[in-house]
Amino acid sequence: MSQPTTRERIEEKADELFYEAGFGATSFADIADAVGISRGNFYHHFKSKDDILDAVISRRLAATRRMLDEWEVDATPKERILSFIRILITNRTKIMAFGCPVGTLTTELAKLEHVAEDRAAEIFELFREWLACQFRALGHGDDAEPLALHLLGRSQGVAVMASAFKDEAFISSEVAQIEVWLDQHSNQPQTKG
Amino acid sequence: MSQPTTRERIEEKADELFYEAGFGATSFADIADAVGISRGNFYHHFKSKDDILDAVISRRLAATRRMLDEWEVDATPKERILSFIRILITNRTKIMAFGCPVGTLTTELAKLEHVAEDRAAEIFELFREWLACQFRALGHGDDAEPLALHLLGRSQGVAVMASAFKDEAFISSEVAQIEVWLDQHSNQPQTKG
DNA sequence: TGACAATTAGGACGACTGTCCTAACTCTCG
DNA sequence: CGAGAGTTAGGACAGTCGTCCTAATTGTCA
Repeated sequence: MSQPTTRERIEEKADELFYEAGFGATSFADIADAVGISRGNFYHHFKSKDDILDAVISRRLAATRRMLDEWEVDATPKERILSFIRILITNRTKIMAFGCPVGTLTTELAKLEHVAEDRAAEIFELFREWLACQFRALGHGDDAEPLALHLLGRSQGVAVMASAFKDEAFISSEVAQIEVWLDQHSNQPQTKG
Repeated sequence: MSQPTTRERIEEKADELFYEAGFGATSFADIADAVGISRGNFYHHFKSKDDILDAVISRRLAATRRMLDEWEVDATPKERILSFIRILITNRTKIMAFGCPVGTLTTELAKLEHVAEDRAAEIFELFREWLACQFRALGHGDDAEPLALHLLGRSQGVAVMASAFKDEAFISSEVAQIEVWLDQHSNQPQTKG
Protein backbone atom coordinates (compact mmCIF):
# COMPACT_ATOMS: atom_id res chain seq x y z
CA MET A 1 0.00 0.00 0.00
CA SER A 2 1.58 3.27 -1.14
CA GLN A 3 0.60 6.73 0.03
CA PRO A 4 -2.63 7.90 -1.60
CA THR A 5 -2.14 10.49 -4.31
CA THR A 6 -3.76 13.92 -4.07
CA ARG A 7 -6.27 12.82 -6.68
CA GLU A 8 -7.18 9.79 -4.62
CA ARG A 9 -7.56 11.88 -1.49
CA ILE A 10 -9.88 14.27 -3.34
CA GLU A 11 -11.98 11.35 -4.57
CA GLU A 12 -12.15 9.87 -1.09
CA LYS A 13 -13.26 13.07 0.62
CA ALA A 14 -15.67 13.96 -2.18
CA ASP A 15 -17.15 10.47 -1.87
CA GLU A 16 -17.75 11.01 1.85
CA LEU A 17 -19.16 14.51 1.45
CA PHE A 18 -21.43 13.59 -1.46
CA TYR A 19 -22.84 10.86 0.77
CA GLU A 20 -23.17 12.84 3.97
CA ALA A 21 -24.21 16.25 2.65
CA GLY A 22 -25.38 15.44 -0.87
CA PHE A 23 -23.80 16.24 -4.24
CA GLY A 24 -25.50 19.60 -4.72
CA ALA A 25 -24.80 20.83 -1.22
CA THR A 26 -21.11 19.94 -1.39
CA SER A 27 -18.96 22.77 -2.75
CA PHE A 28 -15.39 22.81 -3.98
CA ALA A 29 -14.49 24.76 -0.88
CA ASP A 30 -15.89 21.96 1.29
CA ILE A 31 -13.85 19.30 -0.48
CA ALA A 32 -10.71 21.45 -0.52
CA ASP A 33 -11.02 22.09 3.21
CA ALA A 34 -11.56 18.40 3.92
CA VAL A 35 -8.53 17.40 1.84
CA GLY A 36 -6.42 20.30 3.07
CA ILE A 37 -5.48 21.75 -0.31
CA SER A 38 -6.15 25.02 -2.08
CA ARG A 39 -9.25 25.54 -4.21
CA GLY A 40 -7.30 26.49 -7.31
CA ASN A 41 -5.28 23.33 -7.21
CA PHE A 42 -8.44 21.41 -8.01
CA TYR A 43 -8.61 21.90 -11.72
CA HIS A 44 -5.24 20.33 -12.19
CA HIS A 45 -6.81 17.01 -11.13
CA PHE A 46 -10.43 17.39 -12.26
CA LYS A 47 -11.75 19.59 -15.00
CA SER A 48 -15.16 20.18 -13.41
CA LYS A 49 -17.42 19.22 -10.53
CA ASP A 50 -19.19 16.73 -12.76
CA ASP A 51 -15.78 15.21 -13.41
CA ILE A 52 -15.35 14.60 -9.68
CA LEU A 53 -18.83 13.09 -9.50
CA ASP A 54 -17.87 10.77 -12.32
CA ALA A 55 -14.74 9.70 -10.46
CA VAL A 56 -16.73 9.16 -7.27
CA ILE A 57 -19.23 6.95 -9.08
CA SER A 58 -16.40 4.97 -10.67
CA ARG A 59 -14.90 4.61 -7.23
CA ARG A 60 -18.17 3.33 -5.81
CA LEU A 61 -18.65 0.94 -8.72
CA ALA A 62 -15.18 -0.48 -8.10
CA ALA A 63 -15.75 -0.74 -4.36
CA THR A 64 -19.05 -2.53 -4.96
CA ARG A 65 -17.46 -5.02 -7.36
CA ARG A 66 -14.73 -5.67 -4.80
CA MET A 67 -17.30 -6.24 -2.04
CA LEU A 68 -19.38 -8.60 -4.18
CA ASP A 69 -16.22 -10.48 -5.11
CA GLU A 70 -15.31 -10.89 -1.46
CA TRP A 71 -18.73 -12.32 -0.73
CA GLU A 72 -18.16 -14.98 -3.35
CA VAL A 73 -16.00 -16.81 -0.82
CA ASP A 74 -19.14 -17.49 1.24
CA ALA A 75 -19.98 -21.17 0.95
CA THR A 76 -23.58 -21.04 -0.27
CA PRO A 77 -25.63 -18.61 -2.37
CA LYS A 78 -27.91 -18.15 0.62
CA GLU A 79 -25.00 -17.05 2.78
CA ARG A 80 -23.89 -14.66 0.05
CA ILE A 81 -27.31 -13.07 -0.05
CA LEU A 82 -27.23 -12.86 3.73
CA SER A 83 -24.00 -10.89 3.46
CA PHE A 84 -25.87 -8.41 1.30
CA ILE A 85 -28.80 -8.15 3.69
CA ARG A 86 -26.54 -7.57 6.65
CA ILE A 87 -25.01 -4.43 5.17
CA LEU A 88 -28.04 -2.82 6.78
CA ILE A 89 -26.80 -3.95 10.18
CA THR A 90 -23.13 -3.26 9.57
CA ASN A 91 -23.72 0.26 8.28
CA ARG A 92 -26.71 1.07 10.45
CA THR A 93 -25.19 4.17 12.06
CA LYS A 94 -24.42 5.87 8.76
CA ILE A 95 -27.68 4.67 7.23
CA MET A 96 -29.70 6.19 10.07
CA ALA A 97 -27.86 9.47 9.56
CA PHE A 98 -27.62 9.68 5.76
CA GLY A 99 -29.64 6.86 4.20
CA CYS A 100 -28.26 4.48 1.60
CA PRO A 101 -25.42 6.02 -0.44
CA VAL A 102 -26.66 4.41 -3.66
CA GLY A 103 -30.33 5.22 -3.23
CA THR A 104 -29.86 8.79 -2.08
CA LEU A 105 -27.41 9.64 -4.86
CA THR A 106 -29.58 8.28 -7.68
CA THR A 107 -32.59 10.03 -6.17
CA GLU A 108 -30.77 13.36 -6.00
CA LEU A 109 -29.34 13.07 -9.52
CA ALA A 110 -32.80 12.21 -10.87
CA LYS A 111 -34.18 15.45 -9.43
CA LEU A 112 -31.26 17.44 -10.79
CA GLU A 113 -31.77 15.79 -14.20
CA HIS A 114 -28.04 15.18 -14.07
CA VAL A 115 -26.37 13.30 -16.91
CA ALA A 116 -24.65 11.02 -14.40
CA GLU A 117 -27.97 9.62 -13.17
CA ASP A 118 -27.63 6.50 -15.30
CA ARG A 119 -24.08 5.88 -14.17
CA ALA A 120 -25.18 6.10 -10.54
CA ALA A 121 -27.96 3.62 -11.26
CA GLU A 122 -25.29 1.23 -12.55
CA ILE A 123 -24.32 0.59 -8.95
CA PHE A 124 -27.85 -0.67 -8.40
CA GLU A 125 -27.54 -2.82 -11.52
CA LEU A 126 -24.36 -4.35 -10.14
CA PHE A 127 -26.23 -5.47 -7.01
CA ARG A 128 -29.24 -6.58 -9.00
CA GLU A 129 -27.25 -8.77 -11.39
CA TRP A 130 -25.19 -10.26 -8.57
CA LEU A 131 -28.31 -11.01 -6.51
CA ALA A 132 -30.09 -12.49 -9.53
CA CYS A 133 -27.08 -14.71 -10.05
CA GLN A 134 -27.30 -15.95 -6.47
CA PHE A 135 -31.02 -16.63 -6.78
CA ARG A 136 -30.36 -18.58 -9.93
CA ALA A 137 -27.83 -20.64 -8.00
CA LEU A 138 -30.63 -21.29 -5.52
CA GLY A 139 -32.65 -22.89 -8.28
CA HIS A 140 -34.70 -19.89 -9.42
CA GLY A 141 -35.07 -19.30 -13.13
CA ASP A 142 -37.23 -16.47 -14.42
CA ASP A 143 -37.91 -15.58 -10.80
CA ALA A 144 -34.29 -14.72 -10.10
CA GLU A 145 -34.45 -11.22 -11.56
CA PRO A 146 -37.71 -10.16 -9.85
CA LEU A 147 -36.48 -11.64 -6.57
CA ALA A 148 -33.28 -9.63 -6.85
CA LEU A 149 -35.19 -6.41 -7.54
CA HIS A 150 -37.58 -7.16 -4.71
CA LEU A 151 -34.76 -7.65 -2.22
CA LEU A 152 -33.07 -4.48 -3.41
CA GLY A 153 -36.33 -2.61 -2.87
CA ARG A 154 -36.82 -4.05 0.58
CA SER A 155 -33.41 -2.85 1.73
CA GLN A 156 -33.95 0.58 0.20
CA GLY A 157 -37.21 0.88 2.11
CA VAL A 158 -35.49 -0.06 5.35
CA ALA A 159 -32.79 2.55 4.72
CA VAL A 160 -35.28 5.34 4.04
CA MET A 161 -37.42 4.60 7.09
CA ALA A 162 -34.45 4.05 9.38
CA SER A 163 -33.11 7.44 8.35
CA ALA A 164 -36.47 9.19 8.72
CA PHE A 165 -37.19 7.77 12.19
CA LYS A 166 -33.59 7.13 13.37
CA ASP A 167 -34.90 3.76 14.47
CA GLU A 168 -32.27 1.07 15.00
CA ALA A 169 -34.77 -1.52 16.29
CA PHE A 170 -36.71 -1.16 13.05
CA ILE A 171 -33.61 -2.14 11.08
CA SER A 172 -33.07 -5.28 13.18
CA SER A 173 -36.71 -6.26 12.92
CA GLU A 174 -36.86 -5.77 9.16
CA VAL A 175 -33.59 -7.59 8.58
CA ALA A 176 -34.97 -10.53 10.57
CA GLN A 177 -38.09 -10.54 8.38
CA ILE A 178 -36.06 -10.39 5.20
CA GLU A 179 -34.03 -13.36 6.44
CA VAL A 180 -37.26 -15.31 6.95
CA TRP A 181 -38.27 -14.33 3.42
CA LEU A 182 -34.91 -15.56 2.16
CA ASP A 183 -35.44 -18.87 3.96
CA GLN A 184 -38.75 -19.30 2.17
CA HIS A 185 -37.07 -18.68 -1.16
CA SER A 186 -33.98 -20.78 -0.66
CA ASN A 187 -35.13 -24.05 0.91
CA GLN A 188 -37.77 -25.14 -1.57
CA PRO A 189 -37.45 -23.06 -4.72
CA GLN A 190 -40.80 -22.63 -6.47
CA THR A 191 -41.45 -22.76 -10.16
CA LYS A 192 -43.98 -19.96 -9.84
CA GLY A 193 -43.39 -16.61 -8.12
CA MET B 1 -63.65 28.28 -4.13
CA SER B 2 -62.14 31.77 -4.28
CA GLN B 3 -59.10 32.73 -6.34
CA PRO B 4 -55.87 31.59 -4.70
CA THR B 5 -53.92 34.36 -3.00
CA THR B 6 -50.35 35.15 -4.04
CA ARG B 7 -49.16 33.46 -0.89
CA GLU B 8 -51.04 30.31 -1.80
CA ARG B 9 -49.69 30.35 -5.33
CA ILE B 10 -46.15 30.67 -3.98
CA GLU B 11 -46.71 27.72 -1.65
CA GLU B 12 -48.16 25.65 -4.46
CA LYS B 13 -45.31 26.27 -6.89
CA ALA B 14 -42.67 25.89 -4.17
CA ASP B 15 -44.27 22.59 -3.22
CA GLU B 16 -43.99 21.36 -6.80
CA LEU B 17 -40.45 22.57 -7.28
CA PHE B 18 -39.20 21.22 -3.94
CA TYR B 19 -40.57 17.88 -5.02
CA GLU B 20 -39.34 17.85 -8.59
CA ALA B 21 -35.96 19.57 -8.22
CA GLY B 22 -35.28 19.30 -4.49
CA PHE B 23 -35.28 21.94 -1.78
CA GLY B 24 -31.64 22.90 -2.09
CA ALA B 25 -31.68 23.09 -5.88
CA THR B 26 -34.76 25.32 -5.96
CA SER B 27 -33.93 29.01 -5.83
CA PHE B 28 -36.11 32.03 -5.17
CA ALA B 29 -35.71 32.95 -8.81
CA ASP B 30 -37.12 29.56 -9.82
CA ILE B 31 -40.18 29.98 -7.64
CA ALA B 32 -40.69 33.60 -8.67
CA ASP B 33 -40.53 32.63 -12.34
CA ALA B 34 -42.97 29.77 -11.84
CA VAL B 35 -45.44 32.00 -9.99
CA GLY B 36 -44.87 34.94 -12.31
CA ILE B 37 -43.98 37.54 -9.71
CA SER B 38 -40.88 39.56 -8.91
CA ARG B 39 -38.16 38.28 -6.62
CA GLY B 40 -38.35 41.22 -4.25
CA ASN B 41 -42.03 40.73 -3.70
CA PHE B 42 -41.23 37.49 -1.94
CA TYR B 43 -40.27 38.78 1.43
CA HIS B 44 -43.60 40.44 1.89
CA HIS B 45 -45.12 36.95 2.11
CA PHE B 46 -42.26 34.86 3.58
CA LYS B 47 -39.39 36.06 5.67
CA SER B 48 -36.91 33.43 4.47
CA LYS B 49 -36.49 30.32 2.36
CA ASP B 50 -36.86 28.19 5.47
CA ASP B 51 -40.15 29.95 6.07
CA ILE B 52 -41.38 28.77 2.66
CA LEU B 53 -40.20 25.24 3.45
CA ASP B 54 -42.16 25.39 6.67
CA ALA B 55 -45.28 26.47 4.81
CA VAL B 56 -44.79 23.73 2.23
CA ILE B 57 -44.48 21.09 4.96
CA SER B 58 -47.61 22.44 6.65
CA ARG B 59 -49.35 22.28 3.32
CA ARG B 60 -48.31 18.68 2.82
CA LEU B 61 -49.35 17.75 6.35
CA ALA B 62 -52.77 19.24 5.73
CA ALA B 63 -53.10 17.53 2.35
CA THR B 64 -52.13 14.20 3.91
CA ARG B 65 -54.68 14.60 6.70
CA ARG B 66 -57.33 15.42 4.11
CA MET B 67 -56.43 12.36 2.05
CA LEU B 68 -56.47 10.05 5.05
CA ASP B 69 -59.82 11.49 6.07
CA GLU B 70 -61.25 10.79 2.63
CA TRP B 71 -60.11 7.18 2.83
CA GLU B 72 -62.09 6.79 6.03
CA VAL B 73 -65.21 6.48 3.89
CA ASP B 74 -63.90 3.15 2.57
CA ALA B 75 -65.99 0.36 4.07
CA THR B 76 -63.33 -1.83 5.68
CA PRO B 77 -59.89 -1.21 7.22
CA LYS B 78 -58.43 -3.50 4.57
CA GLU B 79 -59.87 -1.35 1.80
CA ARG B 80 -58.49 1.74 3.50
CA ILE B 81 -55.02 0.24 3.59
CA LEU B 82 -55.43 -0.71 -0.06
CA SER B 83 -56.12 2.93 -0.83
CA PHE B 84 -52.75 3.73 0.71
CA ILE B 85 -50.93 1.01 -1.21
CA ARG B 86 -52.42 2.14 -4.49
CA ILE B 87 -50.93 5.62 -4.27
CA LEU B 88 -47.95 3.89 -5.84
CA ILE B 89 -50.07 3.08 -8.88
CA THR B 90 -51.94 6.37 -9.03
CA ASN B 91 -48.78 8.48 -8.79
CA ARG B 92 -46.48 6.12 -10.68
CA THR B 93 -45.46 8.64 -13.32
CA LYS B 94 -44.27 11.25 -10.83
CA ILE B 95 -42.78 8.58 -8.57
CA MET B 96 -40.70 7.18 -11.43
CA ALA B 97 -39.46 10.69 -12.19
CA PHE B 98 -38.92 12.12 -8.70
CA GLY B 99 -39.45 9.38 -6.11
CA CYS B 100 -41.75 9.74 -3.12
CA PRO B 101 -42.24 13.39 -2.05
CA VAL B 102 -42.14 12.46 1.63
CA GLY B 103 -39.16 10.12 1.51
CA THR B 104 -37.02 12.30 -0.73
CA LEU B 105 -37.65 15.45 1.30
CA THR B 106 -36.80 13.89 4.67
CA THR B 107 -33.72 12.29 3.13
CA GLU B 108 -32.53 15.60 1.71
CA LEU B 109 -33.20 17.53 4.92
CA ALA B 110 -31.34 14.88 6.92
CA LYS B 111 -28.24 15.40 4.78
CA LEU B 112 -28.56 19.17 5.06
CA GLU B 113 -28.95 18.82 8.83
CA HIS B 114 -31.90 21.15 8.38
CA VAL B 115 -34.00 22.07 11.41
CA ALA B 116 -37.18 21.20 9.49
CA GLU B 117 -36.17 17.54 9.20
CA ASP B 118 -38.38 16.52 12.11
CA ARG B 119 -41.36 18.41 10.74
CA ALA B 120 -40.95 16.65 7.41
CA ALA B 121 -40.83 13.31 9.22
CA GLU B 122 -44.19 14.21 10.81
CA ILE B 123 -45.80 13.44 7.45
CA PHE B 124 -44.44 9.93 7.81
CA GLU B 125 -45.79 9.79 11.35
CA LEU B 126 -49.22 10.75 10.08
CA PHE B 127 -49.23 7.77 7.73
CA ARG B 128 -47.76 5.47 10.35
CA GLU B 129 -50.36 6.32 12.98
CA TRP B 130 -53.20 6.08 10.50
CA LEU B 131 -51.98 2.72 9.20
CA ALA B 132 -51.46 1.40 12.75
CA CYS B 133 -55.02 2.44 13.50
CA GLN B 134 -56.27 0.44 10.51
CA PHE B 135 -54.25 -2.63 11.51
CA ARG B 136 -55.69 -2.39 15.00
CA ALA B 137 -59.15 -2.34 13.43
CA LEU B 138 -58.12 -5.55 11.66
CA GLY B 139 -57.55 -7.17 15.04
CA HIS B 140 -53.84 -6.52 15.48
CA GLY B 141 -52.65 -5.34 18.88
CA ASP B 142 -48.94 -4.79 19.51
CA ASP B 143 -48.34 -5.83 15.92
CA ALA B 144 -50.20 -2.86 14.53
CA GLU B 145 -47.33 -0.39 14.87
CA PRO B 146 -44.63 -2.67 13.38
CA LEU B 147 -46.97 -3.65 10.56
CA ALA B 148 -47.60 0.01 9.78
CA LEU B 149 -43.88 0.79 9.72
CA HIS B 150 -43.23 -2.28 7.61
CA LEU B 151 -45.80 -1.26 5.02
CA LEU B 152 -44.43 2.26 4.96
CA GLY B 153 -40.96 0.85 4.35
CA ARG B 154 -42.17 -1.43 1.59
CA SER B 155 -43.72 1.47 -0.33
CA GLN B 156 -40.63 3.61 0.15
CA GLY B 157 -38.52 0.83 -1.27
CA VAL B 158 -40.79 0.55 -4.29
CA ALA B 159 -40.58 4.30 -4.86
CA VAL B 160 -36.77 4.38 -4.71
CA MET B 161 -36.32 1.44 -7.08
CA ALA B 162 -39.03 2.61 -9.48
CA SER B 163 -37.27 5.97 -9.73
CA ALA B 164 -33.81 4.44 -10.14
CA PHE B 165 -34.85 2.02 -12.87
CA LYS B 166 -37.88 3.90 -14.30
CA ASP B 167 -39.64 0.57 -14.14
CA GLU B 168 -43.43 0.69 -14.20
CA ALA B 169 -43.83 -3.11 -14.29
CA PHE B 170 -41.84 -3.34 -11.07
CA ILE B 171 -44.36 -1.07 -9.34
CA SER B 172 -47.31 -3.22 -10.45
CA SER B 173 -45.56 -6.40 -9.41
CA GLU B 174 -44.59 -5.08 -5.99
CA VAL B 175 -48.02 -3.63 -5.33
CA ALA B 176 -49.53 -7.02 -6.13
CA GLN B 177 -47.16 -8.66 -3.65
CA ILE B 178 -47.97 -6.12 -0.97
CA GLU B 179 -51.66 -6.81 -1.52
CA VAL B 180 -51.01 -10.52 -0.97
CA TRP B 181 -49.13 -9.62 2.20
CA LEU B 182 -52.11 -7.52 3.30
CA ASP B 183 -54.43 -10.47 2.67
CA GLN B 184 -52.30 -12.61 4.94
CA HIS B 185 -52.50 -10.00 7.67
CA SER B 186 -56.18 -9.16 7.42
CA ASN B 187 -58.02 -12.46 7.12
CA GLN B 188 -56.70 -14.33 10.12
CA PRO B 189 -54.92 -11.87 12.43
CA GLN B 190 -52.14 -13.57 14.38
CA THR B 191 -51.27 -13.03 18.02
CA LYS B 192 -47.57 -13.30 17.22
CA GLY B 193 -45.81 -11.30 14.52
C1' DT C 1 24.00 21.95 -10.95
C1' DG C 2 20.61 23.18 -14.43
C1' DA C 3 16.49 22.33 -17.18
C1' DC C 4 12.02 21.03 -17.45
C1' DA C 5 7.67 18.92 -16.12
C1' DA C 6 4.42 18.18 -12.45
C1' DT C 7 2.16 20.12 -8.81
C1' DT C 8 0.67 23.70 -5.89
C1' DA C 9 -1.33 28.26 -3.85
C1' DG C 10 -3.90 32.18 -4.32
C1' DG C 11 -6.65 35.13 -6.34
C1' DA C 12 -9.72 36.97 -10.24
C1' DC C 13 -13.95 36.26 -13.00
C1' DG C 14 -18.92 36.46 -13.81
C1' DA C 15 -22.97 34.34 -12.45
C1' DC C 16 -26.04 33.29 -9.01
C1' DT C 17 -27.55 32.87 -4.08
C1' DG C 18 -30.73 34.50 -0.12
C1' DT C 19 -31.81 38.76 1.86
C1' DC C 20 -33.28 43.43 2.27
C1' DC C 21 -34.67 48.19 0.91
C1' DT C 22 -37.27 51.63 -1.36
C1' DA C 23 -40.31 53.62 -4.54
C1' DA C 24 -44.36 52.88 -7.02
C1' DC C 25 -48.59 50.92 -7.56
C1' DT C 26 -53.52 49.09 -6.43
C1' DC C 27 -57.21 48.79 -3.73
C1' DT C 28 -60.57 49.98 -0.12
C1' DC C 29 -63.10 53.06 2.57
C1' DG C 30 -64.36 57.72 4.28
C1' DC D 1 -61.91 62.66 -4.73
C1' DG D 2 -58.20 61.62 -1.41
C1' DA D 3 -55.94 59.14 2.42
C1' DG D 4 -53.86 55.09 3.96
C1' DA D 5 -53.03 50.23 4.05
C1' DG D 6 -51.75 46.38 1.42
C1' DT D 7 -49.16 44.75 -2.32
C1' DT D 8 -45.92 44.96 -5.94
C1' DA D 9 -41.51 45.58 -8.92
C1' DG D 10 -36.84 46.24 -9.32
C1' DG D 11 -32.59 46.69 -7.86
C1' DA D 12 -28.74 46.78 -4.23
C1' DC D 13 -26.18 43.98 -0.89
C1' DA D 14 -22.63 40.73 0.65
C1' DG D 15 -21.58 36.23 0.14
C1' DT D 16 -20.74 31.90 -2.38
C1' DC D 17 -20.71 29.19 -6.41
C1' DG D 18 -17.95 26.75 -10.29
C1' DT D 19 -14.35 27.99 -13.23
C1' DC D 20 -10.03 29.65 -14.81
C1' DC D 21 -5.41 31.97 -14.82
C1' DT D 22 -0.86 32.87 -13.35
C1' DA D 23 3.08 32.69 -10.54
C1' DA D 24 5.60 30.10 -7.30
C1' DT D 25 7.09 25.75 -5.68
C1' DT D 26 8.44 20.96 -5.87
C1' DG D 27 10.35 16.96 -7.87
C1' DT D 28 12.98 14.42 -11.53
C1' DC D 29 16.59 13.39 -14.48
C1' DA D 30 20.66 14.62 -17.52
